[in-house]
Amino acid sequence: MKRHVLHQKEIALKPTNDNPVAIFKALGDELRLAALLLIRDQGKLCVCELTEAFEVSQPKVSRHLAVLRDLGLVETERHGQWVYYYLSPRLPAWVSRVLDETARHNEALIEQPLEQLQTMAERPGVHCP
Amino acid sequence: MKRHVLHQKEIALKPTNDNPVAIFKALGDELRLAALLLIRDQGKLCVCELTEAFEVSQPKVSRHLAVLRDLGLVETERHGQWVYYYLSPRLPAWVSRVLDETARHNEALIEQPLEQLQTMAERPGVHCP
DNA sequence: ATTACATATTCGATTTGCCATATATTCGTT
DNA sequence: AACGAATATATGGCAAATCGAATATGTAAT
Repeated sequence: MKRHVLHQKEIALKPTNDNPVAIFKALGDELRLAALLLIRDQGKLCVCELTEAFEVSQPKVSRHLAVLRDLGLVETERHGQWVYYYLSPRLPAWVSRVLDETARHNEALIEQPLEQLQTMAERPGVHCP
Repeated sequence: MKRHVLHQKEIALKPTNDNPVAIFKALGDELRLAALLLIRDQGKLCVCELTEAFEVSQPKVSRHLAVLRDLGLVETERHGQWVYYYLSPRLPAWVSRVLDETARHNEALIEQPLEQLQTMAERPGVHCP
């Protein structure tokens, strides 16, 4: 039951993982790659927005985001009841460029989720301090 | 038993696959990624060279190369008894750049296989026409 | 026959999806 | 303030699917 606390600690201690094999493995999943690109495109997104954008179950989104977070590709920020995911500002430069290339030449990957997101009613706003 | 022939046909007909998810999935394996980068570094390598460079079994190399070839990332050329693998000249530009970035910032991946390759006795020469 | 390469098969391990459930935060009520 | 309901997110458990290694066997070239 203290798993969550431990988890946070691991994240805090562990620097961004730039093992290329692990990174490519993470990108080698449709939902993870598209979610990462959508987050990259939108800046910050919470789990419920991603759930609607991709029309998949909430646990599924949560699990896949956890993979990206454990790798250090994204980080999280809680605002009230929402947890926002955003690209890690500590991404190795080569990973950023890989994402740039991938995004630029694969816009189709997030096209439909993007529409879905825009038609989403009641998107929670970010309540920044 | 005509599987091989069929296989060759499929390759010939199928243009380079640039599905990013499939590509990242292929790169998300230590041996496949390192082999691809070593091939990229060396221009052309046959299966037996890769087998020695990575000190793994020949079927293992062959199977993983088949994944890369089915995706259109590498192509093959037979010279006598040897089959040489080389980067597909039809790689989408964004994939080339992803490989460039990955190679430039992950030289460690092929460092040891490269040494192993250089100490390899009797490397078959390419007998080009 | 020998060397080089490809593939089929089998099997154990890892991964994935889904359901139910646990935790965290907010809000409304009292 | 304490309580409970509602919403958002995370995770544990289990069955199904996928993956990977190893061995054996098949094909091609010399």
